[in-house]
Amino acid sequence: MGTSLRDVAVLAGVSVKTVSNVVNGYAHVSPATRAKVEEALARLDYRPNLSARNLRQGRTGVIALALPELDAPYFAELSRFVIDAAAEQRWLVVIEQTDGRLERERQILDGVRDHRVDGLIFSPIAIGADELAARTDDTALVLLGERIHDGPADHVAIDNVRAARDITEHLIGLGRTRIAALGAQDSSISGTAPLRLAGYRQAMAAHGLPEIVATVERYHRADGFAAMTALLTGGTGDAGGTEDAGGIEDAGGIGDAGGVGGTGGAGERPDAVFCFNDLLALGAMRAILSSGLRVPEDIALAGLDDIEDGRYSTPTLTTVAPDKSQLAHIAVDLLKQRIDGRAHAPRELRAGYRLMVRESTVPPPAASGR
Amino acid sequence: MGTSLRDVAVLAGVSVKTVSNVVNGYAHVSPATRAKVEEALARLDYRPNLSARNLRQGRTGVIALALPELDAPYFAELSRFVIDAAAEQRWLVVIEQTDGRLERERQILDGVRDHRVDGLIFSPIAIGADELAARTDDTALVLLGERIHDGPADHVAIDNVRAARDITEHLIGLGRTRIAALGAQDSSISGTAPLRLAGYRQAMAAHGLPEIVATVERYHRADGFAAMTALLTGGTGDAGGTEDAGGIEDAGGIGDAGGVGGTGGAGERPDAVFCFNDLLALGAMRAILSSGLRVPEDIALAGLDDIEDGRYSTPTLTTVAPDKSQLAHIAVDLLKQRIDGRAHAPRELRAGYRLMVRESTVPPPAASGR
DNA sequence: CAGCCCGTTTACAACGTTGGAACAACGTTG
DNA sequence: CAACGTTGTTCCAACGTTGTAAACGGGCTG
Repeated sequence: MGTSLRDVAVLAGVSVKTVSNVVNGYAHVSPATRAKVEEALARLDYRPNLSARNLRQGRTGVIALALPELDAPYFAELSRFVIDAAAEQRWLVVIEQTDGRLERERQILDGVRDHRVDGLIFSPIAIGADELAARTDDTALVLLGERIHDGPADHVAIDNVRAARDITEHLIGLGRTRIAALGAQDSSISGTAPLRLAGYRQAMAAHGLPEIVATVERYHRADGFAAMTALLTGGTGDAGGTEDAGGIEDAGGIGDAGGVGGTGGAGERPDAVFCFNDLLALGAMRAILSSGLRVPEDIALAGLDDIEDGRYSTPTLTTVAPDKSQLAHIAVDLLKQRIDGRAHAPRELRAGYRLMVRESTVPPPAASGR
Repeated sequence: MGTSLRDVAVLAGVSVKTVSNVVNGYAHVSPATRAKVEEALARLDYRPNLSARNLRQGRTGVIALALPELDAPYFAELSRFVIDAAAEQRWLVVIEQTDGRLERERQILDGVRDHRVDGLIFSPIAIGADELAARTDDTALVLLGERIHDGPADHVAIDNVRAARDITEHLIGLGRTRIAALGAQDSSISGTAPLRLAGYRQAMAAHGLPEIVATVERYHRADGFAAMTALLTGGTGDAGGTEDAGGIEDAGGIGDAGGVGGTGGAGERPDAVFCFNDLLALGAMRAILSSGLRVPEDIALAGLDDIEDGRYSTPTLTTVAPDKSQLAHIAVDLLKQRIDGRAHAPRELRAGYRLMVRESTVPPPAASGR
């Protein structure tokens, strides 16, 4: 092992505790001893053993961030902000991926107790509110991006219902009338899907427009591609493709995702689509373009998440941009309060968002050619 | 704190060590005692305190993965594989971001020594081979994705020179003659940029074609957009845009990146571009398309990394697909060997790659309409 | 039945750190 | 100059775990 306080103490000719005091900036150390100790510290290039410190103090300085998958751009971008926000507290972040699987989510929630981490920021998909409530563990927990009503834990998210309503209103404001929602889910218990769907419904109802709802199994490009293809061909067939290996070439023909249900007059092609996230929208965009239709002229397209891809696609993607930095900071702050033992009733906090109108709903003045 | 071995021992009426033996599956424990202890363990829902175990054993079971930025899709995808590969060793992974800044890289390399992690998988950009060699620390280290010749540490990467040559050959094979390389860097010391440039040069030289090289500062979409715009307008102007907030709207007009140098006849528009990564390619694609030109008819475009975005862009992006899973597994294996103290001379290992030909170089049979 | 072996269990120490009590040195006060 | 407070330093214990060595006890051998 490396050099310990003991080694430094021997070299400096003082006690171990005095060295500890110097290291921790304890006030009452005479300048002379401090100098001696500091020289010894430097000479031996001492580094505290954090395992030992943690054992002693019962803290590890590490938090876990559990999310469905790191290679979904939204989560990658969010992780970046969480890591940065945690760094401000001098915390390290370990990342755990659940793939949205219930079993994994249980395991994460449970595994927190091995004392390796001080707290958990958790973006659940499959697990239900009841199960979360039944948690016996008292490790600090903050939920991110989900809304479990009256949940047992702190929670941060944007106002998904309102955001969905806003963007649907935007599409309506363009004069579109056959506006589809793409991204409803049958299975998801605690997902944001129902919230976004609710927002879409509110807007459609307010204007007396018929609902067209396409469901997907997951939130990948492949699912958006499949569901959009189904919308275009008017059937529930030709869907599937949760597998993304190989990309588009593999999509179509397999699987069972992508049901489409219209309230009235299903069969006519939609003239606008609100996708519940940007990945779905990019998959859908590809499906529209490769069917020979134009975006936005034939079909206006909007997403939600504001991932970077959507700022460079052709056309660029209109979307809702959650304030990811704010989300991360709020989550870390809440967690810090829990860890520090400042117990409150579970809180629901909202982060802001902005509507980003881009070419997929409103073409630039000079239609093409920069 | 939670329940400890001690608590369990008291309940089961045995010594602490016996409980420890049961927990660790030590062979010589009588069935009767084992049963008693196991019941007590279950009743108290015991979880080992890993801080203590680590202190005792000098291992933390945590490794660090340091990379430039998590929100670059290539690194996000790679991280996913590293986390999964580490999980097979029952390791957790903390992620550190360097933003490619030298100071951060130094800090990471140095900070490893606080005993919080057993090893480090490091994807450096700025730091030089000399500095790496001068490292006094002996914590396990594996370099990922860089090639520091005769470096002081284990190293995994694909054969960048050959991959770049292959893809350039592919472009040449299409009959293109004015093929640009986009992604050279002035500053990067240890980056892959020089290797990819070398591969490009080998291929061009072999066919007697003139080189056209565009430099960038970083590897983001904005840089690709700016550099491509410069290539199209034939000047070195209108570049910049390392900042990616706000997307394309902000790119152009600011900054100083994007020099273009041709060996002969610069000024004519290239008919193919090999971008040193997919993000650059996607930025470049957007620049080409919004200038009114077509991909691949007017300009064929290829990238490197095989990020998922390129499988759904319009047109889809021809690229080199490194075997990310293999990269991750090799890195983790090498690290494991180091951590286990099996010392070898530093090793250079290669992961495989595949050329993925897509629409951006070869349009599908039925040019449009699925 | 002494001696021995072997399987099982325990006591002890140690990993490196820090909180708290104890203690020493020193200057101040009455 | 005794009592006292302040400042600086040390000693001890403890965090929870596991390696080592030793103790225990039962069955077998000689």
